[in-house]
Amino acid sequence: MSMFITRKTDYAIRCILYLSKDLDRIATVEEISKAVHVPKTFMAKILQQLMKAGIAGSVRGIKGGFQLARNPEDINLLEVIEAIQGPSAANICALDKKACSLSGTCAVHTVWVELREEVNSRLKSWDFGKLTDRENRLSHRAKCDKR
Amino acid sequence: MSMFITRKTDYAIRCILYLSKDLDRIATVEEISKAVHVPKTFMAKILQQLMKAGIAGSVRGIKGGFQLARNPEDINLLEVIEAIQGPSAANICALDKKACSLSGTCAVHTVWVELREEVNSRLKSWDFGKLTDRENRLSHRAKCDKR
DNA sequence: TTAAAACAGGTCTTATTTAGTCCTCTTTAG
DNA sequence: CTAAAGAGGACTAAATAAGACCTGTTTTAA
Repeated sequence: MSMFITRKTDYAIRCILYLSKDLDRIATVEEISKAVHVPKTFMAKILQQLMKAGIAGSVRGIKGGFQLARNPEDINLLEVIEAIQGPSAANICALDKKACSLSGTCAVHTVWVELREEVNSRLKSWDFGKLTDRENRLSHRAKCDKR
Repeated sequence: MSMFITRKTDYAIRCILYLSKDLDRIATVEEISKAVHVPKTFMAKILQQLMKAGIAGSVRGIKGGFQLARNPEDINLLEVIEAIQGPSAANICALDKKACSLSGTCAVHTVWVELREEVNSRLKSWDFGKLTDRENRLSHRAKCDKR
């Protein structure tokens, strides 16, 4: 039903969130995929895309695996989305510029542009430092509720 | 590439924009589809969806056609999107609540909720009165530029 | 009263995108 | 030199989007 965030992107986010928990550790695809409940081969593909975007780094060979290539605070939601779904994921309008401006004067297009700008700046403001903090607070609260 | 707005929704918006130009006129599917460059049978489907949502009204039989069921000012972008893509189009998160909260404490989910609220309120604020005005201003400017 | 022009709406097909799988290759610690 | 890891291309399957088709009903006007 045409969502903004695909499953793949969601997996990528969970993966980064997982890697944020221990920055020194080198985690294998197997480990990550189990932790975030994602098929191993699919997770591998996602990690490769994150590498190309300079978000994750890898160590090859036995004892190899993945790590974040930067600090969680320096990775934001917008770039993760773009790394996985492509840069045009931020384009809200379905059509390319030619088709959109076929009437010459597309009033709606300007609305999409404004909206995209707002959404992008909000996504950019969420880095994985903040997200991890928030997650920790939430899980702490959940624990307290249980008792 | 997973856009927020599908082609179908874009067609619907153009269609409403067209119908906003002359509220007394009853336009046939043929006329509308030519005006907005959309296959006739597809346009017909879209108009039926707009009818179910109470946005468009139809007159059957020869001399029949479509009209807006309300004033352009009383139709906003959000409801058009939801009429065509379904109510969950506004859901930015790809997963349903169960899957999303599988970890119990999904920090990202709350971000999506906030974002969705912002986007929805902005979309709601754009009615077709405003959009038509904006289009008119744009086309007037384009004309002046030509001279 | 009937033919033609229009909408109503269900089913079907096709194209595109998303979500994965599979297989072969390379790297590297022990 | 071998086993355990990643690299990466090719492939397949499922879901969604986009559109075509066909049969029916309504309505006006000759």
